[in-house]
Amino acid sequence: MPAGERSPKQHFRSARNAVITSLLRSGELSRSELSGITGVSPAAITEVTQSLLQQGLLAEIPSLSTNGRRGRPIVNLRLQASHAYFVGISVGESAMPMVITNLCGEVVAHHNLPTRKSPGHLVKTVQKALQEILRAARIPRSRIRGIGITISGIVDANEGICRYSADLGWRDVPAAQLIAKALRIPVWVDNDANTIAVGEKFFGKGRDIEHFSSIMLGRTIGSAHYMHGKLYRGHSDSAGEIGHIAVVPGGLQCRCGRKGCLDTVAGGLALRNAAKLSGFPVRKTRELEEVALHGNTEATRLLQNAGTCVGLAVAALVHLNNPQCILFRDFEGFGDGIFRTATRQAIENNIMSRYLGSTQIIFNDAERDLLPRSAASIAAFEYLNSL
Amino acid sequence: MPAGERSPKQHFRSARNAVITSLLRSGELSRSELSGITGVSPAAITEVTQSLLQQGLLAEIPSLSTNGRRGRPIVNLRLQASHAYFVGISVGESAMPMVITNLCGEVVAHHNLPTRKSPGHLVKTVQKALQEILRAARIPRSRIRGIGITISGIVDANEGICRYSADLGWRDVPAAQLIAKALRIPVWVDNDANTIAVGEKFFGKGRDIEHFSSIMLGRTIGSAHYMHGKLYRGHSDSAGEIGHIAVVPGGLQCRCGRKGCLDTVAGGLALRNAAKLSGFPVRKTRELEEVALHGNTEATRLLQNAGTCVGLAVAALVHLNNPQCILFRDFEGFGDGIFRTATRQAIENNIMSRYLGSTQIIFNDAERDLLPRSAASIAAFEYLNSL
DNA sequence: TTGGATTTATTCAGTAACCGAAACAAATAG
DNA sequence: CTATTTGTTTCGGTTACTGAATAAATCCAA
Repeated sequence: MPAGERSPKQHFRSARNAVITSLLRSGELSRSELSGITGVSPAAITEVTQSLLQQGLLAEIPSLSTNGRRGRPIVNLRLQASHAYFVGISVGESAMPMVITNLCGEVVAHHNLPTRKSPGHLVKTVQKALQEILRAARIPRSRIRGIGITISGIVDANEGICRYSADLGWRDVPAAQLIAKALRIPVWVDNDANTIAVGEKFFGKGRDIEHFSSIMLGRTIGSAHYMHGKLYRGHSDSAGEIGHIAVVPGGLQCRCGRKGCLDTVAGGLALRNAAKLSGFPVRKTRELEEVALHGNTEATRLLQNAGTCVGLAVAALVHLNNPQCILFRDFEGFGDGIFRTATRQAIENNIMSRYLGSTQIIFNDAERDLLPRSAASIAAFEYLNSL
Repeated sequence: MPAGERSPKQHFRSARNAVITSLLRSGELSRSELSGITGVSPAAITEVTQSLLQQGLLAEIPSLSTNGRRGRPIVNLRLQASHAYFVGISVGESAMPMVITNLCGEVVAHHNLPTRKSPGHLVKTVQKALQEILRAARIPRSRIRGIGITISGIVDANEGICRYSADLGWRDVPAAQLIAKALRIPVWVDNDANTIAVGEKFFGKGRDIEHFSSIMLGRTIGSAHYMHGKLYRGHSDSAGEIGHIAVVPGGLQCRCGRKGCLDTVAGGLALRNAAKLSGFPVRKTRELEEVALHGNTEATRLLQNAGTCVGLAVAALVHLNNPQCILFRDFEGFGDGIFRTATRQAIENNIMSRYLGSTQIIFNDAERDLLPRSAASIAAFEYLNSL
């Protein structure tokens, strides 16, 4: 900032967009509140909201009680949830959940796709399932404005191609195109870590935060960054690979070809493997926490080591990117246990004191439909951005 | 990207800005070339360039030779270097270099300020030096459009305040305001790592790169990130603190209060300290490379260890942020020696193979006026952005 | 009960910053 | 000298705003 100069008029890239994001954040707002929040002139707000009302994207809520306030009564506005619906699908897990969400990101229908893994099968099963769901939920097909798909693996989101997925055995599958052609609905594809981050931005804790990193604790560990309010993908769409930061010199072999990656000590898959090798096989990582709690010192050690390594990597992330917030999503059921405590401690012990007050660390369990719901929110964002 | 949809028309935030940045990059361009590069219509290019010509910011260069091409001859445009000048000052080193640059970022005058460290003295010496330089270089004072100051320490660039500088003994010094008030010229202040990055963007290797990280190898180690073409400062202005990533568990005490930070094994200050403790004191880090080259194994070990640690930290940075390019600036005179080799090797050994082809690692020595020149470019950017 | 006072929303005229199409300009090849 | 080629400008129209005046709907106080 120059010392002694007028603040340049903040110019939103579009008043329309500002209105929509504000309503998404706050739920209900009057026109004058919108003007205040966005900095857009009342005149423009009137114009924009009128057009959105006509399109059926907004609804007016006349305030019933005047609440003893004087002046012209407020007319609140909100997004018309039923104006648009989105499909979200998560492929690549053992299950293949699919949901329909409304414009506000609420799940209105849930379905489990049969787990046939060929792209051709996927197209057909999605097509069939969608028809059934729409009939059951009485949603007109024309209201489906987009489909979001999340794939665990390497995804070229720009081209809509799954470059490689170990889980699915896919290589260079143009998933978006395949499904878009079959269903004649716009399709977006992204990897799981980015998808989760988009979900945090749309309906999660990231809604009001400009700079945050989202970290997915699953079979492997992934992350994604929101910076300046938008998802940062990196130069070649490969940002956020926190799971492959080297944390143990000469450690275990990783699927990526190198050794000692964070994934090899803190990924759910690796933890269960280690438990098996130590003689107490577990089916879910949650059981590992339970075993540790019952006095198994090796289990405790594994979890502490995992948490410490995650904490170290996150501490590096904090130093490099100084996010306002780290949003963990626990897909493994660690719960509020040894792992989480070790992680939190390792972060706090390894960041400079001046970050301590300004960096929120938030752990959240991944509720059942989080992945497909987040996938749907990719489509929702794109729809809203396209007018 | 949706599968099957029109690509939305790329909209530069301002044609004026697009023209300026294109000319900054390419030096000389015709109007039609500008239209092609920026995607702005010829009509708009005419209007914008006309207004810039009138303001004296641009100059026309009629092509002397027609080069046998048919058609109307090209009239090239370039920035009028003498239209605007900027002051750049680096405070906090042992020396306090100050330069004047023109609009194109070329240094037109150099001066060494006396190293009195109180803010009050700084203001007075800058004032005096500026007067002399302007007279000597015959630059009218009105052409000085801004002053950029780089301070090694913690800087609140937004408020123009130096929060803390160990070198200077400053705490909460409103440097920008002090100087702006005294000289009546807009002043910007930033820390050294950010300043270097801005310089890379203005006149260095970062000109054409959307996402890059700049790493300063000096008495300590700092970094800064350009993302989406703009400097990313983080939530609380503290991004880029790569020097304080923990790399040696339970390592040496760092000035930041914790132990084993990258700075403690790879910062120039730490390296010279370690050399002294090992019984071969050196005055410059360059000598350490020389000593190592002459067979001192301890020196070799120190440098290799330092390089490896830097490489590890940078590898983490690559995984997290996937920049197109890492731009090292060597202020310590390592040169193309053991340190650099170890760094490069550690990076290559610790990033996933898919980054290898898409991540450029570039080492550059820091030429004499790099810091003040970069500081001036902060002011230049701000001036150009303000129209 | 009637005329402010007050607050919210709309209308209207005006402007900056573009774009597309067409016109215009200046050179050269033939 | 004319057609061709390429670069630049002009012109009319659009979009997305802003500021100021105005309308609308309520409360309050004389």
